[in-house]
Amino acid sequence: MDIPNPLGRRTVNLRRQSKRTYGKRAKELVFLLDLLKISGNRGEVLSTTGRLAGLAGMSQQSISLVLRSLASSGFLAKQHSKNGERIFLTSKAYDRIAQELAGVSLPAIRDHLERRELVVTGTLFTGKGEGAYYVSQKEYSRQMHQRLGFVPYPGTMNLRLNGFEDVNKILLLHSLHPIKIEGFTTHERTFGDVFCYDVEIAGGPKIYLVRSERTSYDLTVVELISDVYLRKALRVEDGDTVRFSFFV
Amino acid sequence: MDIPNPLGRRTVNLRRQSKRTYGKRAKELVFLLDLLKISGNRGEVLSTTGRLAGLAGMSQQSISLVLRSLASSGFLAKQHSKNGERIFLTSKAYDRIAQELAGVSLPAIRDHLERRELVVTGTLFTGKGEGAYYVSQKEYSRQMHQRLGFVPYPGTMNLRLNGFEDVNKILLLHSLHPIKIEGFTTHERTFGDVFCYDVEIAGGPKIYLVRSERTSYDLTVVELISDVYLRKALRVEDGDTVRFSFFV
DNA sequence: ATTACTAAGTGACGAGTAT
DNA sequence: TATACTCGTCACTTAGTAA
Repeated sequence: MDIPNPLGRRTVNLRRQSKRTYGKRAKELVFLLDLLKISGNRGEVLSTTGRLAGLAGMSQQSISLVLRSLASSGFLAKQHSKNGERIFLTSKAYDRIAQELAGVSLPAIRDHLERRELVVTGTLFTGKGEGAYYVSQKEYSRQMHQRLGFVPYPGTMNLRLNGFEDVNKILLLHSLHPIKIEGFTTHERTFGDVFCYDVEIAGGPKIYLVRSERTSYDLTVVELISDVYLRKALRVEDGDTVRFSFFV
Repeated sequence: MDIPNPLGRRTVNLRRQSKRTYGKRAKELVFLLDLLKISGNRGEVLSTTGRLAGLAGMSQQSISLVLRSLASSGFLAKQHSKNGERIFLTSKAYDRIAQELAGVSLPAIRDHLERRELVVTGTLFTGKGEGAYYVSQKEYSRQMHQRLGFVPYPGTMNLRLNGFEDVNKILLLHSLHPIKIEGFTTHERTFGDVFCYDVEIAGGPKIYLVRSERTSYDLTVVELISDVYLRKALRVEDGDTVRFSFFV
């Protein structure tokens, strides 16, 4: 009791946990957010560590490490399957995200947005021909002619996005002014709504990014349409990098 | 033209920018978010690097570095003043945040929240007596008696939060079920609404966290009230660490 | 008081490789 | 194929100190 701690403090300068905590917290949070986003807010992702590595711009080893670390912290559950891992966000992950995002006001952010061009980069690949099937539907084609100003070439150009930042930009695009093509029903089946977004390729023909309401959601893939055969017009082939842009 | 690149790719495996990009992106984003949050979404913070260091759990030097790096990337503007720096988020920062948050659905997150206890840690300090002034107002006191079940001791216990994570938790608390104490007007001045949040201290008396609608917003400080003199009841003094909790 | 530079320590990252 | 381990490297952090 004599000569107590000179400042009368019980806990002096309570040093935060360990070192490098902030970077760790940040990486954890952003990774969880990225997973949530590419899952389309469903909180369930089926992917390989290699693929995630590509998106994150990290090595496969590091992704493996990150996933295991997040899993052991209880933020996610993994299920090993032969072609990748199935990853589930736990409610602890949602808690974490909710905590971090609690104080940010989305409207306040929107108020400060500047109009500017966002550039997205993707790698061209050949899809399963679904795009062509859809775009060829007379009713879609008719409405597109009316709303977009051209009859679409019967096929879409598929790009696989190269990083989470590109995925983010696409998600931002999704939140913007789409041109809605109404779904319809034939005697065979029902076709859902399709959303078209005004994007552009420097020096290329007029294009739109199309997104089907109910496509088997892979948010890391985008489809572009035009009135011409884009691969030819742009002289690109599978594996080539294609850049397009839009304004926020 | 002969023997072209074997895979027919123009850009093979487009390696992401440089190394360690992800961690950097994450830290940048989270730091911007943290600044936005402690500014109460105003995008303007007046603080010293040392104080931010405390909140972030990093050294003063690192904060200095981070701030300069963010400034040179155009995410924020700094104004040096004799007692700290005034930091402004630029619209580029808002763009960045908007981009990252574009694809996350807040309702989807809330759906997955688990009910659990959040513990907040703060350091006791002596305020300017404003809390006492407010709580002593008859009208506040009367309403508190009615709504909270006790007549508040004429004084508040001020805690300075020790880290961004605690700030986040408080912001989450703010988004919850407050008990609203109506503002009123005397012949002298107008008193704004006050919000009370149900929190608890293990082994201590019933307490509420109070937040004035119009307090000179320092989100890193919280005020607690009870019907007794809390410093005595809890046997704590300036500089001591106090822990309280609430349920999400 | 502040913020910022330098130098040194260490923890994160990825290449190689095992499974 | 897939994920995960080892280990050398280097980028980030901080202590010390200058401004």
